[in-house]
Amino acid sequence: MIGMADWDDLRYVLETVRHAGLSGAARALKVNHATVSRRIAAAERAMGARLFDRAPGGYRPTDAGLEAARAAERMESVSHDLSRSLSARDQQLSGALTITAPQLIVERVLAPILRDFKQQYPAIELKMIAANRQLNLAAHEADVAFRISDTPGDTLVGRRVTEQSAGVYVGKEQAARLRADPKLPLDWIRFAHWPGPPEVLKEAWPDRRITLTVDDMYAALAAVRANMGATRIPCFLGDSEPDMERLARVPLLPYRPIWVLTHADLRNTRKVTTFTEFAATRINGLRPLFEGRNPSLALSL
Amino acid sequence: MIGMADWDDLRYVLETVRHAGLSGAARALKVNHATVSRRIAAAERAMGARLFDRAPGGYRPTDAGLEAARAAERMESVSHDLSRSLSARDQQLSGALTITAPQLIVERVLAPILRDFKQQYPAIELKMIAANRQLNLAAHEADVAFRISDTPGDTLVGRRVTEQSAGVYVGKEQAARLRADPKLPLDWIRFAHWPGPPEVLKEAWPDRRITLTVDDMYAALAAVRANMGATRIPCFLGDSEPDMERLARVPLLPYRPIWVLTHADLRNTRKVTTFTEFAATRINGLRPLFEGRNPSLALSL
DNA sequence: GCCATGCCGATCATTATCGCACATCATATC
DNA sequence: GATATGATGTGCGATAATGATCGGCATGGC
Repeated sequence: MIGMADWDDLRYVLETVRHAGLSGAARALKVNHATVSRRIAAAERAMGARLFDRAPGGYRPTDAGLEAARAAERMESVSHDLSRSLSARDQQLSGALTITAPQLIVERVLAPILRDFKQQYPAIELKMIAANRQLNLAAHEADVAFRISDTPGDTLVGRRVTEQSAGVYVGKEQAARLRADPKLPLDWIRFAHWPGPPEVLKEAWPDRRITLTVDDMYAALAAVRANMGATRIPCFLGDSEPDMERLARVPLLPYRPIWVLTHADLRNTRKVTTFTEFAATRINGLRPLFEGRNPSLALSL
Repeated sequence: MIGMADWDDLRYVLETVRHAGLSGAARALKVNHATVSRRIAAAERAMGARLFDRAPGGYRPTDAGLEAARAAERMESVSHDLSRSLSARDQQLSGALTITAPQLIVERVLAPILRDFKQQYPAIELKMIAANRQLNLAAHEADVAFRISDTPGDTLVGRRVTEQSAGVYVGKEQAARLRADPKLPLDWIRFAHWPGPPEVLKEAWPDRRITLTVDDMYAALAAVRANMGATRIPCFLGDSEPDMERLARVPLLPYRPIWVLTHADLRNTRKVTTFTEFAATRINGLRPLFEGRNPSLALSL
């Protein structure tokens, strides 16, 4: 046989191409960079071809390296297919079930739901990945994902578990100051990579100034809580914060709905459907909260 | 990530499925059977599924195991594609070149040709696999194959390097006995899995008896040399044996031609075309020998 | 111009993996 | 029923792979 000795070496080649270097690949593979270097050397020996140009500041793949990486990608996709397919085969209500959701959804909404699910199905080992990064369900990084989105992608299947509304919220103290002196300008907390304040705000609060730019909802919440200003926040969050309230004279704003999604391969597995049904039912019970129609529900969270 | 930790484990699963047991897989992979056992255990742990039923006398794959093996087959095919593709990229007249041919072709025909090729292209590291088994060129077990066949398979490309004829040969001593007493019956050496003596033999030698059945050309040659009888042998072999001669009053018989073949991916690589041209030219010079038209050529081998 | 940062190569101690040898079990054969 | 054969499981020592660390060399910011 002429060729690969160890298929796993191709993973090292692939990650090194993807990260254009040993260090990045090493981090992705959770190994020491020396190991990546050795495995690549082994692959080059086995295939009898240079796969990378050792350039200063990184590895640049040769044509042969790119070809090897393409093959590795195909193998990776086979491996992912297998992984999902084996999961789909497992129709027991036991074993691992990996969920991912945006951090705030986990903290404010999912935590009690997961607790109750675990109580009802103790044999299922829940793993929760709270991340703002969108995990790759095709790569089987998770079985189920919660997403806040209008268009949750065409490769996944799932359903809207609820519509959402947002409001403009402001710290209690700040709200009191604004009530005392309606002439005060409105301090606005801007989201980076986001259009400015909503149009409807201009009518009630024509005079505004930006006090802070944030790129993260946690930072925005903290800033509002610290009375630095007002900003647009989904109702389920704003209404569950005791230190803030809706800004006067501002209507509810539309917000992206919440989806629960899974890969098509897993849509009919018992574990996944059991979980998604359970979570969807519970979240459905909170619809008024998400749609901003019943702030008091927030207390029950 | 849920799934495979080490792609190479899938090779172990695949070979274990193919050989229906640890021992066979271990031989195929050239490792200890304990290693196969451990890698399979690791794969089962990683995938969270039993892949084999440990049955007495072997491993029987579960459904999940079969599915893993199917995935492994796809990965294997990707690996083979890559291997050939990287070889095809190499247009140097150096590095490895693996040839396979039936043992007798190697011994009687190819040996001097390879010697001269090596002398002319010393940078090419020739590897010769003399095997009666037909190696899998798609799996890149070799770059070039010599085959004796009417139909060398549709997936490979190549050319007939020569037609062949066969003769009926008999040991010199036996031949003398037959000449002395034309009434003697003809001892015939039969090939297993092969039709009996050729029809044309009946005219000249109506009285025959089978003395031995063999399944291998080497065994047949030895038997003829030991004067156990006559049999059908390709001319290039029979005419190069000093201890045997063609049986009187028997015409030449048709025989399957010799092909030199390669995988389509490799057909345009310099190393492969250089070699096949070289070998084809040399073998073409021996055409009279292969076609039984000039027995004296055999001496020059 | 200097320092900080990140990347790669090399060396060495540590760890994990593998092969070997032996035990066990099942099957086939006489 | 006894023996031989071939297969899998297990413990231990040798070996090969890995991780940690340091040094050299670039690049980019102050």
